[in-house]
Amino acid sequence: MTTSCRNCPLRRRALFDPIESDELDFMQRFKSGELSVDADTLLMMEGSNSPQLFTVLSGMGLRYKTLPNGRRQVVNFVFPGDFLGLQAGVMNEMKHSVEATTSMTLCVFNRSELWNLFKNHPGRAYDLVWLASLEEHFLGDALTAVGQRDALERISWSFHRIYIRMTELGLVTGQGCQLPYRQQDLADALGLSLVHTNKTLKKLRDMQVASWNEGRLTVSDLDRLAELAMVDDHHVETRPLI
Amino acid sequence: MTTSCRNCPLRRRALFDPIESDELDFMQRFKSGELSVDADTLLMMEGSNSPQLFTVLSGMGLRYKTLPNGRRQVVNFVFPGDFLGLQAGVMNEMKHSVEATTSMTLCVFNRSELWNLFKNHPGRAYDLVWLASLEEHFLGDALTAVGQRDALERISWSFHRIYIRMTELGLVTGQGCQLPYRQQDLADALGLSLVHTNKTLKKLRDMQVASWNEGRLTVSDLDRLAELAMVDDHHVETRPLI
DNA sequence: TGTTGCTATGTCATAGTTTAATGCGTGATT
DNA sequence: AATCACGCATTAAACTATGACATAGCAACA
Repeated sequence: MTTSCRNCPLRRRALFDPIESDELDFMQRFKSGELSVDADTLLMMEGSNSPQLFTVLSGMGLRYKTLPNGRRQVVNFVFPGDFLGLQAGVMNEMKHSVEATTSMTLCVFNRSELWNLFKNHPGRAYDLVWLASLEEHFLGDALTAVGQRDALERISWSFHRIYIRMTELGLVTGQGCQLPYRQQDLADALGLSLVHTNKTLKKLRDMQVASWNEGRLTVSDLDRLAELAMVDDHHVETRPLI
Repeated sequence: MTTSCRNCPLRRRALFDPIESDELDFMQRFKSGELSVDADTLLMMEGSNSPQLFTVLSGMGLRYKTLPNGRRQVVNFVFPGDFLGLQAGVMNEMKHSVEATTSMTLCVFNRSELWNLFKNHPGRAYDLVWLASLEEHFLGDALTAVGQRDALERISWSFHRIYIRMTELGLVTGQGCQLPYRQQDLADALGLSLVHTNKTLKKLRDMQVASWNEGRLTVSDLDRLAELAMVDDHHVETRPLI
């Protein structure tokens, strides 16, 4: 039994822009089904095409690139509301892989319907550009983090970013949220070694700012975390949900 | 006297996708003028809005972000054919600054016309998503370079990337091309210190692979450069020109 | 009870940073 | 035309944040 777009639990969140009723009907027709996958499933592979586009309904994942020498760059963590496969949608080739970290449920759209979207639903096309721009913005920030911040700042930055996003999704309970990744994933996202990531996490824990144990991130001092992360822009922006 | 879209010197390059005649007419109407700026002009500022969108006709520039502590991340080098201001176009705010490094000429489009583009020219809207995806792809690659490669590999990667792009633009003469940036710009792009960038450039020069002097990049061994950069994908992709 | 995957921690090595000093060309000032 | 100031490239030396290697603990699982 699939979720109808009209009752989409994500869309209730203030994080996502409201949408007009007739557009919602279109989204419903655009949606070709729902997919549930187990943890560790490879959803899309770098270099290959993808006949489908997804919106994440629940669960978490990873986007990453692999280098010829075997090193891996985690490009992004994937959360509910994220749209997957746009690159393949327009360029016919994924430039990174996407993997499920937990079990996930995904809204499935047919790539062949994409042109119809552009032709008859300019508002949705606009939203796609918006989403792509958001991604561009995020990657610019990530590049800045890896290029200009030291280890403690980088980890603080990523925790802050994740915590804010999880808050917007209503997934924060108490002072924390689930964060089901391995330390190696975070290390690969931030361009740090596993060992140094571990040591820096300990430092952050000892400083009583944030701790990450058994798949749960706990933030005890958000202001201090933001300060360490050198983020001053706490501005929450809404985003489209496709 | 402005260049007409029909005679656009860029569009002749095989790098850019061909476009249909009536769409070209629309582009001509969409274009509100042409702008020439001196070197070191700030074109867009991080955090502010921009009423205009640009396509670079000639000249080179930089996109960058600044951190509260004063450090700077160069997010991208700007070359002819690049489209500027899409972020502000959809999100009402630039997330990075754009600066002219040399004098530049720019095609100017009116942001207020953007909605018309989406509504009546789905092909152009599709191109915008394409361009945004290209940018996302580039930033993912850059993140991978900064996160996973050492100094020599990073510089090789950036030189390779630049050299290929300049080749596609027809701006390579002999074995080299103009590259009018400072070492500090490259350092800020790659997350390296100026001093180490300088030392690594010397190394690359001593290895007889590539040298960068007086604003000119010379590549004497492209294969070796690609090898050092760990790029195997020499595949040249065409892109839309807006 | 061994194996596997992940976290944790100590020690040592090193790639890269910081600071500082030098030189060189260019444009401004007298 | 001489001098100065400034921006940029270059190089050397001292320092340090981070990486590499090694080892151990612990939980899940066959």
